[in-house]
Amino acid sequence: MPKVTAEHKENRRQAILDAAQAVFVEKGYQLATIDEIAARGGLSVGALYRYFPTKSDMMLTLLEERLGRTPELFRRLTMHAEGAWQRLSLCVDLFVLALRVRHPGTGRLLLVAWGEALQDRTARLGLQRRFSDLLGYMKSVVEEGIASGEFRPDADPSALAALLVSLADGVTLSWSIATPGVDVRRMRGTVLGMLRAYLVQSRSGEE
Amino acid sequence: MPKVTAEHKENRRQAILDAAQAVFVEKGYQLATIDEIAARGGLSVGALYRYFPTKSDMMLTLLEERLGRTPELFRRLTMHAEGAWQRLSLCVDLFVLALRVRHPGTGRLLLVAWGEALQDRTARLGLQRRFSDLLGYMKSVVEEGIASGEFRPDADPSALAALLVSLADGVTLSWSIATPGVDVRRMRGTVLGMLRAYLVQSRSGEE
DNA sequence: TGTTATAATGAGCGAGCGCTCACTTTCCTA
DNA sequence: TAGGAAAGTGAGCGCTCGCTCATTATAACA
Repeated sequence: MPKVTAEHKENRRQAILDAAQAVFVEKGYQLATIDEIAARGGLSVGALYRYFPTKSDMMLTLLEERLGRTPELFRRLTMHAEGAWQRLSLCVDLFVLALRVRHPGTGRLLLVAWGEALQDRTARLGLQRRFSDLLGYMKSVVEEGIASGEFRPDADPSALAALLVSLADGVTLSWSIATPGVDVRRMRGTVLGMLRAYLVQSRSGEE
Repeated sequence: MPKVTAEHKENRRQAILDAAQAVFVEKGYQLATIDEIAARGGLSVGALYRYFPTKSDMMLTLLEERLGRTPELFRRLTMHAEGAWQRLSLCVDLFVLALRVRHPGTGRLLLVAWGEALQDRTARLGLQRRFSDLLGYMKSVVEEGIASGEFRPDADPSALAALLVSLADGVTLSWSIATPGVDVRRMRGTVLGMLRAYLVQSRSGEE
């Protein structure tokens, strides 16, 4: 097939990324073989190298295109919430939904990426950026709540944001390993209860 | 050296485990080579195999002996606390201390173990057990607080415990990757504030 | 339909790694 | 101090895997 449409090339690229993600998630980065990725992507090893220069590059692309866009996604999907508290609880719900329904394989990909980040500087920078972006967003939500008087004024937006993002990562982790005894729905209730108790200023005599 | 003391053998064994941990933490499990572990342990490849049958076995031993004992350690070190709240906050402080001072390399080892758990069933079981044990302990602390009237009676011990353990794992993770903008000490303050606000029954007119 | 540029193929190269085993060294015992 | 048992050595075997490249197949165009 010579001189093929740009659409065809993009489809192939995505098919390769799908295959790579599947194999990475199943075997981990190091044990994933190019042969298997090629086979699952429906093309030969040689053809695969017309799309990605190295195996490492496939991982980094996945990190950028499928993990790195989380912060932007959260920002967009919580845009229309009214008030900081609604936005904050929507974040929690979006996370739970993503974990349980929308992107169940992404958690494992994240874990694989973390493992590689110990060696691969670029992967580490990518994950740090993802973390920082998420942190920045959560921080802005808390700051908004403080400014509007919804939240207690002495809350530490930076620490609270780091806490929430770390919690999300930790839950993703135990979820990936399928640890028994973790009921995400009940955890949702508890975390919202804690946030409300700590953060929300009760205008006297409500609720 | 023939017929050598049991102490000598144990020293060697620990030296090998130290070396293995160092190399695993530095390179990750798959990229860590037996040659390097042997070199750092101060013996030859052949000798190393008199102590551990496989590379995988070194990892599993580390998981069992250096990661799996965390629950027991927490249980012991918080034994003398008076009351559930004191015990709970002591747990938080112990975690922060361990992360920052006592065992800074252990976090990375945990991350490596997690990555391997995706493939290695035994490693997965080991980590699940560790998680379950930690969960069980935290759960018992919360239950103690509810029973004594210190904590709000409608708290969900299981969900709260899962939340705290997941949070600890998440913080360990971001700490391992050295994510900037994470101030563990300020996070400690915030998490204690949240727990107190949510959990502790304010006997009317105290504090 | 003949031409051409490009996509696709897959056997094989070269390097690396876990593990073995024939051999050497060292300490304990009698 | 001679003998033996156990500790230690390290070159190399067998295998895997990322990546290449000479070759083939194919879609667009004249």
